[in-house]
Amino acid sequence: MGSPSTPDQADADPWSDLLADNRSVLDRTSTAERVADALRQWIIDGRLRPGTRLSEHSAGKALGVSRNTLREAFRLLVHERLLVHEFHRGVFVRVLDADDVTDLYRTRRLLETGAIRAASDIPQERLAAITSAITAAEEAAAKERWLDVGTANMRFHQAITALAGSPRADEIMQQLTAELRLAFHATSALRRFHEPYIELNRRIARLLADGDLDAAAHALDDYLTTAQRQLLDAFA
Amino acid sequence: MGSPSTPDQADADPWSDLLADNRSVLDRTSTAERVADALRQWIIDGRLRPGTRLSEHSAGKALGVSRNTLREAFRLLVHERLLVHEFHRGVFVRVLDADDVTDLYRTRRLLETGAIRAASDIPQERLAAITSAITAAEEAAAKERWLDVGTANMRFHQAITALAGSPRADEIMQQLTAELRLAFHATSALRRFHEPYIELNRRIARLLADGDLDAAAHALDDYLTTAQRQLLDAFA
DNA sequence: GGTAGCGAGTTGTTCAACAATCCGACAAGG
DNA sequence: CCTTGTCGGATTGTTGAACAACTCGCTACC
Repeated sequence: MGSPSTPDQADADPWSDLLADNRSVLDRTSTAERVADALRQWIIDGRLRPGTRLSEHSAGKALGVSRNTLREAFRLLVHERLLVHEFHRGVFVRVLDADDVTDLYRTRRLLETGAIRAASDIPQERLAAITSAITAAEEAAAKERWLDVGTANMRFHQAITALAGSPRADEIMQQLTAELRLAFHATSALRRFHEPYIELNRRIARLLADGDLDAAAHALDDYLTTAQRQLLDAFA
Repeated sequence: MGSPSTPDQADADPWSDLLADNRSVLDRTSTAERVADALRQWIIDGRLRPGTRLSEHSAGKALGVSRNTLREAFRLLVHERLLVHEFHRGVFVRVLDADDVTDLYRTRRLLETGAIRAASDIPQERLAAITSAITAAEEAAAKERWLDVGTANMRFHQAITALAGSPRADEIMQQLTAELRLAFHATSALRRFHEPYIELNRRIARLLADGDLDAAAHALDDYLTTAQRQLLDAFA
């Protein structure tokens, strides 16, 4: 049980790694989870607009699952704040208000700048993940695919958060970015919302590569402040 | 829609406050949520030990709810990481390992020290919430009620997090503390685990009251480091 | 004009059934 | 003795139907 030192078998079994990989394949997700995945994707893609009501009957028929299973999926997304559930009235795609946007940026600032400050030395791979997200954003911008620019931009911020090396922080950040998508769709008019930030991201990455964490944290803080203001302006 | 200035009605309606209170009573929560609340309480109380299997049939019979409703409650708690769900095998009370404890403290450090640094000026009420938690811990310690000391200690850290003024950060912190309870129960032997920290909390509160945020953040950081190490030692 | 009540439609919850899967037991074979 | 194949009971996954509880728009009435 303690240290894995069985006598006749080498410690580094070649197939014990396979086991870990196959587990994710074998571990079939439940129907409710797959339904939740589909709905989540539709929401962050903007196919399901904020405020849309999801009736159990029609949604269940459309997805080919029973009401009970669908309700389980709804619960998951309500917990992620992508749907709101009003008792005896149904579930709706969440509509963010100004307070929500403010709080989302507040929490992001906490996580992202904290992650930068907590990263004493930055491994090469994590820096690579950051710059990779930036170049993806640049390429998408060159093709004027603004939705993809937004996606790449999110990936940049998730890579920043990953500097903390915390699975829980990563998951929290993932939920926050999903929630933010709701706000982006609310301000559908400005497709070029993300563009000006690519250069700022590049600069932050350079500061990180130079090891100037404090400057990077400050730059990110400024970034978030202006982005928040811009998003709030679009709400009025 | 904008500012609430309806002409013929005074802004501060006396019954508008009643509305907010009654809402929590009228807005009956769903059965699944109440079941989840009960299970959550049992878990953080330690009545349901980590590793315990919760069979749908017996648990449903014990709580007097149907299997479907119970499954909805399970989903919620799985999402909160208090239960783990293994496909076709059932749900179990989560068993934390050393990595989990490390990550929990990492995330807490991010949130709590970040909240302190983000708090430019501390409102009186928030400082009061912090000191109130400390005195509660002291009183519980005087009565040697160590479980209550732990609860009050959690409330102290939640009050620290509340300095950020972010509902989302508060909710995240609440989940993290609930998850940490699982670790405390794993180290059931040391009931006096919480006691030495009361004085440290008091010192942090003093630093906050003096407005020395940086020193408070550093003290809290040290606190978390030693607490983490002590908990990890108890795991071996 | 306001209001009380009706009724259709939706959600909340339970129940029963069946398919898919896990787990322990037991037997056969090396 | 250990491994492997097989079987059957028990549990979970998912569905569909049923009924209670509730919301909301409509209508009739004062």
